[in-house]
Amino acid sequence: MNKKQIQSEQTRKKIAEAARNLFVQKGYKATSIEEITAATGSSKGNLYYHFKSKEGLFLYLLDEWDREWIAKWKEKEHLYTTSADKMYGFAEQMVREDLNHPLTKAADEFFTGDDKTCEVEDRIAEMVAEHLSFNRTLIQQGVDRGEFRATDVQSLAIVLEALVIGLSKICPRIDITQALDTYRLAIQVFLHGIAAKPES
Amino acid sequence: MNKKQIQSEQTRKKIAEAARNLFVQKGYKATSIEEITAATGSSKGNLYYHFKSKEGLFLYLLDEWDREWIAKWKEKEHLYTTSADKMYGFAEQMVREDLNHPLTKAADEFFTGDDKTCEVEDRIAEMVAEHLSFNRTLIQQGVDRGEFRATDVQSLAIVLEALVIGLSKICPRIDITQALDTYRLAIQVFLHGIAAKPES
DNA sequence: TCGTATACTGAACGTTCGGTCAATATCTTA
DNA sequence: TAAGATATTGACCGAACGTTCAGTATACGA
Repeated sequence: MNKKQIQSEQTRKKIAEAARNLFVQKGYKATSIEEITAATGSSKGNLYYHFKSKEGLFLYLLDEWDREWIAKWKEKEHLYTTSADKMYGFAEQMVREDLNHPLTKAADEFFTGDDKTCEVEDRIAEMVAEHLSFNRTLIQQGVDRGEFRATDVQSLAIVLEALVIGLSKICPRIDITQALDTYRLAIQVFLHGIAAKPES
Repeated sequence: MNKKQIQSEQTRKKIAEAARNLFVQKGYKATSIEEITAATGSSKGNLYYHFKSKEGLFLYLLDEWDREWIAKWKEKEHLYTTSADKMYGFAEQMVREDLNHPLTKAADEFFTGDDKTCEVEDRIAEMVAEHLSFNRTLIQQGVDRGEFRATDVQSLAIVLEALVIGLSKICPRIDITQALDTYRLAIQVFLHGIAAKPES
């Protein structure tokens, strides 16, 4: 690789990192291109040389994020024996990686934003589908192992996703140890419910 | 009341209603003051005569919304005998009143928006607190009746809130009957869990 | 060494939008 | 009916923001 190409790659990363930090702190809309360039030291035009648009930049970060998340999960997944353990592990990674993760807040804001390109809509749909698929696998494994009873794994995957999304929206207000507790409790409820007697 | 005061009241309502419709359709940010005034037939300045700001207008609508919701709940609450029934009823009202409710999307966007006044922050905190209090009561009743087992009602209230928030974020993509099913399933899971064996 | 592709600059643009204000109309009250 | 309170108008302001582009610098290949 050229000296020039390396340099270029570095600026690209630098921009991405600065953008990531700002999106984390301030959200998507509140972060202006100007601020990002100010944080990198490079110029507006340069950002647009490396990234198609603000949306494109954000989408790039989302991809990066997803890849890292999956990689981290793959690392840990085999450590858990039971499916229930896996669930708690899943919750823990959610808290540790996502709750403080740069992009959670921004992503959420981005998703609910008004001005979405078709490309973005598609990408979002894709990400949701991936999540559901992940959850489905998680639950299905438990069912196969005889740990969980479930007639409709797909619907349960949706419920789990809802739970996780909701938690991520509520928990930023509290500190991490409380968040961990809340997530654990949520998974516990998901597994055992709160009814005094087992279902008839 | 004066003829003038009545007229004034009417314009106020008219503006509120137009704003509500637009916020529903387009979300908070995407709805401009100009559009609202165009929909009412009155002027920009007049809107600012009746409402302090766009935020203020939206806050007013939120209040209205909450009041209506509570009123509707009070109407139905006594129809349910067991606490479990109440839970399902709660879920049903959520779907019927909020899922398609004008302001759900806008409110969500508004909450995650960047430019919040202190006043708004406070109002949001207040609303969250109210919701949690509502949930707490719901769960506590079940505990008192011996239907639910719970050591930490407050935390469970948070988990329930998370579930509801998450569901409301996922379900708009699907039609109402499916949404009802999903909500019911979620409550069922909340009550009974998915583990094969009862908790040790 | 020179031409060229690549990397980078930053001023300027166009647009959007919330909010203001001086002027005006309308109604109330004394 | 005159004075004053109340309601309404809409042109205008200023700031923010994403994006563009004509131009400059730098490193590479020949």
